Amino acid sequence: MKITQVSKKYGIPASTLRYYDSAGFFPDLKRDENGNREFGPAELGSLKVIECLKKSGLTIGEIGQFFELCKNKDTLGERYELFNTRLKHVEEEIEKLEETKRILEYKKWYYKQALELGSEEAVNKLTQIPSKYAQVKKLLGSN
Amino acid sequence: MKITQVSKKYGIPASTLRYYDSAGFFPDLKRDENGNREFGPAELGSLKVIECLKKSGLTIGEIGQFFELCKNKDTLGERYELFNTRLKHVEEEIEKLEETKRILEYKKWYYKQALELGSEEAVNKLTQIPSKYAQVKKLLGSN
DNA sequence: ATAAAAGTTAAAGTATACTTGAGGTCAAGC
DNA sequence: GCTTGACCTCAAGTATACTTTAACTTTTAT
Repeated sequence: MKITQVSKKYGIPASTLRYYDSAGFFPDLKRDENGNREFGPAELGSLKVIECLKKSGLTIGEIGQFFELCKNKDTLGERYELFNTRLKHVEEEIEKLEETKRILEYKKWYYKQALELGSEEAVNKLTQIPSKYAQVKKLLGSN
Repeated sequence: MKITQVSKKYGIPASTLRYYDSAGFFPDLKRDENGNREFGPAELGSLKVIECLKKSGLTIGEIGQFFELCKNKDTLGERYELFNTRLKHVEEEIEKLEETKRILEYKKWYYKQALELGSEEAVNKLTQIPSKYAQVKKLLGSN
């Protein structure tokens, strides 16, 4: 596959694919007779790993280091540790996003009430509020 | 509370708090007789909202716009829509992170096997792989 | 033959979110 | 009286991840 095809299929700008290549993300990428990049299954699979590692909180430089590790057969332990650390990080991120979600749900409820009752003041005066939201309300104080 | 206390209590650099102030995140922030910022309950609550909106994918500029909206009593509907949109966004983000997590779990398992079996080749030759990982393996191809 | 389409490199530019630095004010302690 | 510490402003600097630009080659269509 040529760079434009990959770009279209994965929704990644060609300039970004070149940038990733320059960062060492495609160690085995081949070129055709004109020097044009030829993306094979290995590179397409790498795109998934790259996306995964980015989402897991690694910088471009750190992802490059991972692909460096992959060149060396006796780094299996380091690579295991890397993914284990990333996994823990992502689990924490998910928990933080769940908390963010609870706050957003509270705010959504809050403004829905404000619209129905006519003002924020009216919502703030409510004595009975769904237990689901009570904790969040406390956290935010006057907000 | 003075800026340094807030900084210590919330682990946010004083420079960042000033930057947030300059972005309009504390519309009602008071100053003492020397012109020093005095953070009250409203501002401390705002910090939670700011963190929430940042996590939900808004830029600093967009969070500033939200605080602008809050100055106007007839923007309750817009604010409701904002939080509703952010909620949907965060739900999608959580789903993406769950997928990221599944890939990381596969990679962790893969390298654990490689360590136990002595090489990546040995793992790639396995015919029986836990069903949990089969889908991910397919997705990644040769990676 | 010539121009458009698709690829290349290297270097400079951009956007976001801070962070740092210079230069200054003010209250408290020695 | 003078230094220290905590605050201030404003402008410039930094880091990350791209993106854009310029200058060039090659293949394909008119």
